[in-house]
Parts: sequence; structure tokens; C-alpha cells
Amino acid sequence: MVNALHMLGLALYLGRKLSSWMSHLSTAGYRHPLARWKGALLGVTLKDIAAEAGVSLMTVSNVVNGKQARVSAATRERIMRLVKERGYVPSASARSLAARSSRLVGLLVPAVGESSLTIDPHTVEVVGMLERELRRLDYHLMLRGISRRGEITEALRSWNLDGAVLLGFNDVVIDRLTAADVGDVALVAMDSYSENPLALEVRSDDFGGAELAMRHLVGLGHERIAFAGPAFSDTGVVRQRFEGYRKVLAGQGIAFDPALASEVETTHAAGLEYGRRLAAEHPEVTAVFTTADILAIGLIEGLAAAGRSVPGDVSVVGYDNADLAVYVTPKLTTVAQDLPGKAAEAVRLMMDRLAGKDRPEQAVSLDVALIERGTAGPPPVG
Amino acid sequence: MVNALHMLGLALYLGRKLSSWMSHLSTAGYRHPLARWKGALLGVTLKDIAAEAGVSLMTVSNVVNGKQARVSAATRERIMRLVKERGYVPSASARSLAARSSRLVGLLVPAVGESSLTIDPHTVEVVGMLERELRRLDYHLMLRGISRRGEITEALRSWNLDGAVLLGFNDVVIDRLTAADVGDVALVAMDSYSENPLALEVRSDDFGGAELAMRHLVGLGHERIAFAGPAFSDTGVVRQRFEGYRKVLAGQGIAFDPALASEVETTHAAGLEYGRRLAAEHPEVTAVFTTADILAIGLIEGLAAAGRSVPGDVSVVGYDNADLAVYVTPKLTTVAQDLPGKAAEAVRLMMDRLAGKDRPEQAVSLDVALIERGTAGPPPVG
DNA sequence: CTGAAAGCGCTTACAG
DNA sequence: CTGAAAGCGCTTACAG
Repeated sequence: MVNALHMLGLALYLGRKLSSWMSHLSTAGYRHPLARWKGALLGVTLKDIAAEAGVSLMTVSNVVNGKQARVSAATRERIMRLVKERGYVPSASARSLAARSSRLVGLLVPAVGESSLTIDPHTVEVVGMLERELRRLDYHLMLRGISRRGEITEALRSWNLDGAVLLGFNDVVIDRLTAADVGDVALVAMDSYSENPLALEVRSDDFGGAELAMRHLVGLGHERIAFAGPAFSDTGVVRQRFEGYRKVLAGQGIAFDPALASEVETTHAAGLEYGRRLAAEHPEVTAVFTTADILAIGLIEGLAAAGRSVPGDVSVVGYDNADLAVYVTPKLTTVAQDLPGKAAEAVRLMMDRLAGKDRPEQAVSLDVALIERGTAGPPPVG
Repeated sequence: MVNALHMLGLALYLGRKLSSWMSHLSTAGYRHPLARWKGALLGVTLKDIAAEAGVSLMTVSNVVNGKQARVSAATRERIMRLVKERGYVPSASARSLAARSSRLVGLLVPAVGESSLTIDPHTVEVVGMLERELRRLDYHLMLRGISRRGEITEALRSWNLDGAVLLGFNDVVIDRLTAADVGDVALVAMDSYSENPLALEVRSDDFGGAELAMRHLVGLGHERIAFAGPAFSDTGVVRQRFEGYRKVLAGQGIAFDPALASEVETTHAAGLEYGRRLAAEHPEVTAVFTTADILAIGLIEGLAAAGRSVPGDVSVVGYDNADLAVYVTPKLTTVAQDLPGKAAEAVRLMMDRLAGKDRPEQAVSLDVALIERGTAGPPPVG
């Protein structure tokens, strides 16, 4: 039943096409019909439009591409109408092959082996914004998980990408990219502190964000302040935040205690476990600066499980100002990044590069802001 | 400084290429060098490999595409080595143009005008899983926001997509798709209840999910149960859940009270506002079934603000089992969908269709499960 | 097992 | 303002 309907729809659609199809057959000689089935279905090409309009391919091409100066207003009108009527859509692969540009931008995201892409909420927003900016500029976006190093190059090459955004890679991965890998793709590395001149860099002021959080905590009167984040000994975003933490500590004459800096994964579960441990092992700590909201929220729950309340006993500052931050009680004090700015700058840098401009000397660094809510207060008295 | 480094890298890379480039110039006559700059950079083609190996284009093509039977083991070896050495990556656009298939799948998501894609957490997971499945099958994924109806067709056509997944569209949008729009693209409509035979449908058992939630609530002893979700008068997912709600009510001999079914947006803020209103206007309500976790969490906060506790005074059941559900206190009782199953089925249907199999008679419907946590309990006594 | 020819649907770089 | 030719890098459908 359903299949019958399906076939009916197809048949109706094919009706229109059939006559031109038949005549094509007779003039061009027999070619296995199924071989060109798809072509026949999707089929309106520049050539078709040109034939109907009685002009050359070139003229239609010029009209479609808006090279107005090259075509008279009259023929332009006529062609535009035909294009609309026949539902002509240019073939992007043909364009990409013939022209220098594919108008295709890759969004490359790390993928761990066989597991699926884990795009954190923070990244998702950036993806959505990138897509919009790029769509406005008439670029298309290709989403690709990268599980082996060589896949980056493959991705750039095979689809002849004009640009690509690297989202969430370690600095070392960016560092290792060579000119042979990159070719002339306009490559933007987001949140990277790599010095690789082949990549354009857009990031937040991570060092400054940590300073903001720490100054707030210190201003509130805290002295025993812990730090929690993933892999902060590496270079990169987390390292910067760690350095910001240490700098404020040093500025206050507070000695850095390595026992108070913990490597904690960016998950709720890891945060929870860390909270329990912290309460047990370091009861002297009155505040924690974390590098992610989700970690902070887990931490707060872990602290609560150990009988320590936030912000009464311990103050907590998160990072990212995720939606999540206002769903929990008390609402999370956190550092907000300028996500729209990040996306916009990434696209701007890419387009500048594509337009042949020189790479800027400095990486683009976006401002951050402290959002004071309910999880940071003065330390408990006594 | 940075620019100098950049140039240096480029120069080093170009070194290798330069000699073949020069000879090409002299034999082929002068062509504006910059015109072919990009080609020169990315440049290893089938032809290059064929020339180096001393065989024809076709032979290399056969090797690269794994048509083993057609090439002797010896030449295959030699060619494989060259391909590796020279870092040959096939041009996807050339393939797409020459062959019947682009190995490109579109991920089409509604975009409201100029605003950026809003991909809810639930959708993000599906995207990640789709990407992985598709990548394993050697397909690429194109992410595209759709703001006008015609853009669906444009997207399918311009990149000659083999398949596409429609994520988050209203049923009416799916309904209106014609064979001319779809062509022979393998189209999967996720979470759609459209009857359009041109789309393959994958969804959860939304009706059953509502039944599960409602039976739980009824079993706990509730009788005044409210329903909250967006646009449930439309067809589609939310409508199905609404019907499930009504069916259980009817089964229990409880009269449906339209005043207890509220149209509430799927946001925390809307949930919060709804919670306040519900507490004020319908103090008799002892339980609420909502169509989204985020709404449920807002609702719980609104209820709390009005002095009503969950689950003491009011029970709440969410939907989706978002990560969020366990971050709040008390943890959310909710209905979980089989997200990996959804992604896997979508890909399976698409591949079957691409392999020429008939469209299945039935839409694929995935099982749901009730996750009992802390927000649903017996109604207050008295 | 191997290859020469034609063509996919466009754009580029010209010449008129 | 308009168009004929060459070519982008592949695959298809053959013929040997």
C-alpha cells in the first residue's frame, strides 16, 4: 500500500521529464537507462537552461553567479525565470571541481576510536553559531569526527575544503600539523594555545577567567582555595586557567599547595567523587575553583554527601556558564565565555584568510565575565 | 615574525613540488600560475599515480576502490605503495560528479530565520551517534540549518546527497515534501509521524512512553494529574504523548479535564512559570507528566517557589532522561528513549534504501523505559 | 588483467 | 555583451 503510493508519486514526477528524456535517448544513442537514472531525476543542468533560453552555457553561468555586468538585463530576466521555473540547483561538486573553491568548511571534532562524538553543551552552541554564520555566507558545513591523526588531512583534502575549524583538539595535535597536511585550507583552531603558524587561533581569555574567579574568592576572604580540572599539566586551556589560579595565589602571598590542585575529569561523576574526597582529606579548604560547570555541580553534590554545604562551608566557582548553572540549587557562580563572539571571530578570521589577508600576529582572545550567583560566599567563621 | 615562519613552512613544503611543477609548465605551455595554485598544492591525482606506476588511470582507480579481481597482485602492491608515499587522497567532488553516489549524507535541522541552530541535548547525542555510524560506513555528514522550505530541496540537490536525516521538523513539513523535492535521496525523518511515503521514519514509542509514565503515577495513587508540553494539538511526538496521557486517564475512569493540559514551551523558564501558575490555579493537582526533562526541572523550581515540594506535595515525571536528570535534587523520574537505537536504525534504513531494498511497511518505533528516581511518589494524604 | 574514450556539470581564460 | 574550447579528477561501460 505504502509502496504503491511511493511509486505513484515517483511516476507523477517522472511524467514531466519523460518526453525530454525520450528525445535525448534517440539523439544520443542507447545508453543503459538505469546508469543515468539519478542524473535524469535530479537533472536540470546549466545546459538544459541554456538550451531552453537559446543562449550559451556561459551566459547562464554568469547569470546564476550574479556576474551582472556580463549579461544584458533582458536575457538575465529570462534566464532567472527559467532557473526558477525548472528548479535549477547548481551542482556543488561540479563547481568545486571546476573552480578554486568548494565553499565547504569542515568542522573537525575528536572522536575516540569507535565511540561516538561527544560534543559538550558548550561546544554545541559554538557549532550552532558557526553553522549560522557560514550559512549566511553561503558556505556549507561538514561535520567530521577524527579518530586518527591522518584523518584530518584526509578530510581537508578529499572534499577540497576551503576552510576548517578544529574544535576540542589538544594543542599537540595542532602543533604537529604541517604545511603538507594543511595545504591552503583556512584552518581555525578553537581554544588552542598551539603556536603553529599554520592555524588561526580563537580562544577565550582563560588566564583572565581564572583570575576573575580567584580574585572573587580571595576578595570574599578565602585563603585555602583548591583547584580542580582535567589534565592541567598539559598546555592549553586548562593549563592557562591553572596558571591564573596560581598567579592570584602568589599575588596574595598564599603559598601554592600542590595537594590542593587535583586532576579531575570534566564529568558529574568525577566531580562528585572529588567532592567526597576533598571533604575527607582537606577539611581546611573553604573554596574551590573548577574549570567546568558540570564538574562544579558534581563537586557540590559530593560535598553535600559528606555533610558540607555550599556556600556555607565551601564556596564553589564553575566555568562556562552552561544552561545547567541556573537549574541547580543554589545557582552556580561561574565564569562566562563569549560564545557568539568566538564563533563570529572564527568565521571572520577564516574569511579574511580566504580573501588573501595576512594572518594576524596575535591570536584572537575573547573576554570573559564572572557571573555571581549563589555558590560563592564568605568562608565560614572560625 | 609569525608570518615569516608561516612562509618558511610553505616554502619547505613547496620544495618537493617545485620540480614537477616546473616541468609541467614547460610541456603544457604557460597558464596563469596562480590559477592552478591550489591544484598544485593539493595536487596528487590518479593521473600522477598512474604515470609514476606506468599504468593507466583505470588500473589505479580499480586499486584505490578495492576492485581487487581486476588487478594483479603485483601491480596492486606497487600502486598501493605509491598511493601511501605520495599521500594520494581521492577527490570526493570528482567522484561525486562522475559516479552515481556522493557518499554524503545531510543532517538537516530547522533554523529559525537568522538565529543559530538550537540543537537540544537530546538531539546532540543523536547527531554524535549518526556521525559515528556514517563514518564507519565511509560516508560524510553535512550539517545544514533550514530556514525556508525550499532549502531542503536545495540542500539535497546541490551536493547530490545520497541520503539525509531530517531532525526536529514538524510533521507538516515532512508531509509537504514531494517526489520532486526528494528525488532519489534516501530520506529519514526522525521522530516524525508524517505518513509521507517518501520518507523513512524512525521514532520512539511516544504513546507508550506516556502510558508508562501515567501508569506509574496512577499506580502511586494519583488522580488529579496534569499534562505539560509544547503544541500538543499538532500531530507529532508531543501529540502522541498527550494521547497516551488521555488513554491512561480514560482507562482509569478519570475524566479528562482540559484545564489540566497546558501548552508549555520546552524551556526551564517556561517550566518555572508554569509551576507557579499550576500551584496557584490548580492546588488539587498532585502529579504532572511533562514531555521534557528541562521543562520538568523548571516546573519543580516553580512549584518550590510557590511552597510546594516535590515529590511530597506534587509528583513530577520528565521525558528523555537527559544527563541533567541526575544533576538536580531530587533526581528526576523520567522516560528514557533508546537514542543509540534510534541512530542505528536511521542509518540502517538509509543504507537498505540505498541498497535498493523496499521501504518497510511500518515506521521503526523504538522502545522506551521508565526510569524511577526521586520526583514521583504517592500523593499527600488528606 | 588492462586501457582508451566519453562524460559527469561546472568554471576559467580567453577570443570575438 | 556573448560564446567555443579546455579542463577540473574522477567513473562508467565498454573493447581488447
